[in-house]
Amino acid sequence: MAGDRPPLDDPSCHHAGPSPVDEILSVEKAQRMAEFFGVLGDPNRWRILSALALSEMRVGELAAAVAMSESAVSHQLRILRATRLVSYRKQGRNVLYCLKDDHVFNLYREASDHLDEPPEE
Amino acid sequence: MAGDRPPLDDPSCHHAGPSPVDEILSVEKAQRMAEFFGVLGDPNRWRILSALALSEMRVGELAAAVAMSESAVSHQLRILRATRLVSYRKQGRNVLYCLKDDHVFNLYREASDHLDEPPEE
DNA sequence: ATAACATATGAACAACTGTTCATGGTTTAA
DNA sequence: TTAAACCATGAACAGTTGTTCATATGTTAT
Repeated sequence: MAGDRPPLDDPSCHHAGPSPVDEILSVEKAQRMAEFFGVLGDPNRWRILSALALSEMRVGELAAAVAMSESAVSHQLRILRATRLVSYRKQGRNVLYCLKDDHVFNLYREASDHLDEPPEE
Repeated sequence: MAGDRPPLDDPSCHHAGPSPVDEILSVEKAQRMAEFFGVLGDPNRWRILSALALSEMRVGELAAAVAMSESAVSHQLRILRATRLVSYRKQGRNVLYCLKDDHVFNLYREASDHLDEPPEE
């Protein structure tokens, strides 16, 4: 595709480690990726996730912690459950939510690193 | 917040490594996170990124590779540039795009791992 | 200069997303 | 058994997003 181009030791074109991608993503795979990252594309969901990173919480506590209506929080939790980003357990009439695993931590760190990088030009 | 709860050695509630978050994300920080991940929340942008993971490409080549109009690709590249996910260099009337760094690789791997995990229940 | 090529951009419209509001289902307490 | 507390869900509406279409800018070739 681009094998017949003038020799380029382009400093802005990083190709350090081996790419995990060996061909263009299929539309299906791209769709799944997009759906997952789209869930992380909402500020209130990040606030909810960060609250759960501190401790498990009931829906009402969460709503108070992030200053949202309980309904709105519940709707978002439904999405976070479907994406398996949070886990929950029922205790009587309460439902305790918590983070499912630490994938979200790694994603947070990676994004933070990227955002903290200098504009460079 | 949740310190006075029955002893819970909840297996579904992971708290392995230290959390990178020590308080609920501010709305500003949450907003920046969401904007970044929102960019990764589109399937066509993932196809473009995966194409650029293979080799640097001109806009026209990209458009052909991912089967989109050149205009649509250009619009998306604008967003990917603003997010510093891609880099570019002009060569005459052509513009060669490539991935800026390998943060996107790590994010891809992390997401893939998460998506490949068993439903668990 | 003129034409053809390569890419970028603005406006507009359809599709999607997240909230609010109203309601329903469970569980505890009186 | 009522009533209250806690949470979930459906509909609807506003705001956002991504594409297409038309047009503009800049570059190479004739």
